[in-house]
Parts: sequence; C-alpha cells; structure tokens
Amino acid sequence: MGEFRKEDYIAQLSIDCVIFGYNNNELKVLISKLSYGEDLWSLPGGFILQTESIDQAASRILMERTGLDNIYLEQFRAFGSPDRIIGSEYREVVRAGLRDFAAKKFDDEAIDWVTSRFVCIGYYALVDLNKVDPKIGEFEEFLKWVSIEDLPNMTHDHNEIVEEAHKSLRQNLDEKLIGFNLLPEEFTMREIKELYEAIYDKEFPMNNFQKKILGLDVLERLGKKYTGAQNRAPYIYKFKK
Amino acid sequence: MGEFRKEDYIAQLSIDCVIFGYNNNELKVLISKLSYGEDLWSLPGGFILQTESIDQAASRILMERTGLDNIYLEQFRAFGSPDRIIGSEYREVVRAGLRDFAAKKFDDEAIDWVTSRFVCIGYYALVDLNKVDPKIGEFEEFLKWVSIEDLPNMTHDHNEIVEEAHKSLRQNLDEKLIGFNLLPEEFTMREIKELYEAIYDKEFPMNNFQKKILGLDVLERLGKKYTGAQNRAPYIYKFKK
DNA sequence: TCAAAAGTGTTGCTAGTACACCCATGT
DNA sequence: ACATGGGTGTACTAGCAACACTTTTGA
Repeated sequence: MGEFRKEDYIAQLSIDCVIFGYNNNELKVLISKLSYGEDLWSLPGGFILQTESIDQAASRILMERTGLDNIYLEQFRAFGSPDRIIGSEYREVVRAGLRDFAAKKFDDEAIDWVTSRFVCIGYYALVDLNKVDPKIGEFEEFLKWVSIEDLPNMTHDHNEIVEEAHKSLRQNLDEKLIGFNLLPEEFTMREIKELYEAIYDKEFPMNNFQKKILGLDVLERLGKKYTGAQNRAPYIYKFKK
Repeated sequence: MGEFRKEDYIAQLSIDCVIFGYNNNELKVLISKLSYGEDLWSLPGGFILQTESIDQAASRILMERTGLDNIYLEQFRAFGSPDRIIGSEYREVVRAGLRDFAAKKFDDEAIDWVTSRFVCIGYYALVDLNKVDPKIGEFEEFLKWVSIEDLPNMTHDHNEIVEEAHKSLRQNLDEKLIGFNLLPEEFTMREIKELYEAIYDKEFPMNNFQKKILGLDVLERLGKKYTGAQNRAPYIYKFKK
C-alpha cells in the first residue's frame, strides 16, 4: 500500500457508487463499514485519476470492490452542496479515524485534502449478487449487502444518493431493459416478476406481467425447471443479447 | 474587472449551460462568440465558487448571461473525458487568446489553471427568448441565438453537450411539463404544437395534439386572439401554476 | 359566399388490467 | 385424485392515431 499522492487525482471531485444486487426477493445495496468510528457506513467510492475519464474511474472503483469487469454502470447525477462534507456531522469522525488508521498512507495534508469540500458524481451499478466476492478497500472493516429498505445511516449525504439512484433505476428499468443485469444468466418468469416487485415496491399480477415481458421479445425460452415441488415446472429463460 | 482568484473556485470542475429558447418555429441555443480566435464559438459556462452549490453556480452563471432569475434549470449529465480540453484542437487557440486579451485578469498561472483538464457538469435551461437580453461575458464578442439545427462547430466537446441536453429535454418534456417555460405567458394551441414539433423534429396532427394537451389539465383558457386573418380566432391559453 | 384555419366528433387500434380457465407436477 | 402453482385466453378499458366534419373570421 503506497502513499497517497494527491497530484495523481482531481481535487474536490469524487465518485460514489451505488451497487445494486438482488437476492432473496430484496433489492440490495453494497455498503462498507469503515474501520474507524462506531457504526460508520459509507458507499464505495473513490477519486478520479488525472489520466482516466470519469466513466473509467467508476469502472475501476467497481472493479476494485467487486472483482467484476463489464458491469452495467450508469451515471445518474452529481451532488454538489458545499456542506455535504464540510458541514457533515461525520467529518470530524472521519478525520480522526484517518489519523489513527491511515497515518502511513495519509499525512495531515492528505487528510485535509480528503475531507475538504467535494462534489461527487453518482453512478449506479447492476450486478449479479452471487458473482460478486466483495473486496474490502483500505480502511474498511467489511462490505455488506443490505436491503434498500433498511439501510443504516451513512456518512454525509450517502442515503440521499442511494434514494436518487433508486429513482433513476426505476425510471430506466423499462426503457432500457437493464433489470436482467441483476439476475443470474438463467431465470424463471417468477424471478423476473419478483425482481420488478422489489424494485418498484409494488405487486404485479403474474399473467399480465408475463405478457408484457414476453411482448418485449428479448427473452429466449430454454427448458423447464423441475424443482420437485408438486406443481407445473416453470420455463427457464435467458436474456437475448 | 478584478483579477481572477483561483482559490475561490473548485479546480478542474466547470459548469456548461445549454440555454434553450424558442422563436420562429425553431428551437434555439444561446452560444457565445469568443473575442479571440476566428470563428470560435462556445457554450456559456463558468466555475464553481467554494461557497456555493453546483445548482447555485449554474443559476449564477445563467443570471450573469441572461439577467433572469428563477429560470428553469436541470442538471443532465457530467462530461469527464480526460482529453476533452487537453486533447482538444482548440486548447492552444484559447490559451493564445487569453494571453492576448486577458492579461489583466489571467496571469500565466491562471491560464494554465483555466486550460487544464476539466470535468464539466452540464445543465440545460429553458427561457422565454423574448425576455432575455443577453449580456456578454468577459472575452466574448457577442452572444447569439442559433437554431439547434445549424450550430457551428464549438470549442472542445460543446456540440456533444448540446446533443445530450437535447436528448434529455425530449425525455423530460412530457413527463415534467416543462415546455411552457420556452413560451411567453400567453400562447395559442398552435404555438405549443409548433414548439413540440421543433423539439421533436416531427409533426403532430393538430386535433389529437390538442386533445392530449388539454387532457393534461394544466392550461387555462383565457380569450381569443384576433389577428386580422380571415379565419377563426384561436383561443389564448396560459399555464396553470 | 368563399378561403383559411380553428375546433370538435367518430371510429378503430393497441396496450394495459381484471377475470376466468386449463395444464403439468409430485404426493 | 388433488393441491399447488404455471401458463394461456378472453373481455373490458383507456389512450392514441386517422379520418371526417362543423365553426369562426375577414375579404
């Protein structure tokens, strides 16, 4: 772990990622518990190298945390209140934490840099939760998938960022047919339906939902899924590319 | 005109505004001709004060150029390719121009600052073109309303920024009912229709368009407009607030 | 009375919703 | 056979597009 060289990055501009996953009928977000402070949670994020685009920075940050390449990523909004960090109740805790835990990497000047005013560009990512083996970043105790319904209070304005990402996801879901990125390769119609229900927090009747999705003509029907249950075996689908 | 104090601003982060107006059946964009260089055009933009939010910065920049307060403003995307300025064919021209025209305000260090790598946050604004009395900024020769159909080549990636703003405007038009911001207080149904046609570059049949708009239940019918033409006088509408 | 264009009405299509029904599966 | 849930079909509705028609205005 080298020293932090602030000249390599753009100052006062960061990227925060809302990584969505789906599991157990719940829409989940990957959040990280910081090593310092008690009960300090935060969205995975990072800074932008002078040599890379903001999209590349987001991909890189995601790659570092999830090990996954070629993830569905979408920029959804920039957050730029002047007091989103400076005025935050969390700033002092973060500064103290960095001094204790990160003295090797961050000297005082770097700590000032990291906790100065930041504008952040929000990205959201859609991943197959089962494929992700989250890697903790520096100064993170662990990463955790948490249902969007019961997220803890997070540092700064990260709860608001998740809300905005969720709104944007809902808006884009039908239009861009991106929901399948949250599912495994193969899935049943019921699974898609339950995914949509988790995202919209709303029930859809099966028959009409099925008609709508099949009408999109983006699914390929593969075989049947015999679960051992005493009912008709559902078809297995995959997303046509 | 004071000296430029870079400490007052966030470095490497700018705001560019796509100011839409409507006139003569055409969707127009307010662009500025730079004082230096030949045929150098650019979008109105600016930097973000350490003390203000990015939304406030966009409002301020707009206020400075149009004299208008309370303008409809929407952030639509951030642009962050590392070579959008550094690799741009325009960079050297801009640097030379600033050295010639702006020596009082920008010393060499400031010129380096201004022409370094920038991430920009794009906002679009909708204004009643007739209410705007454009004020030239520093180092601008004049501002001009140009139809979105025949914009000149602009500096850096500003043409792409306009395209993205146009896409975003189209997406939001129906959803958020923001089109009326481009019209005067009072207007006829034909005028709304022609505005929509200009934005979508597509014709709409009058009768169905009228039904749709009236169905939104956001218009108040005022009186009739007698133009002297030998045809039935159209109703005048205004937008209900 | 006529031309121009505003405004209204009617019909048919399509997409979405609600309801009912049949089918496959394992006990 | 039967309970369970998967899958399909039909009727109803709302919203949109295409057509035709009437009304107003000033020459």
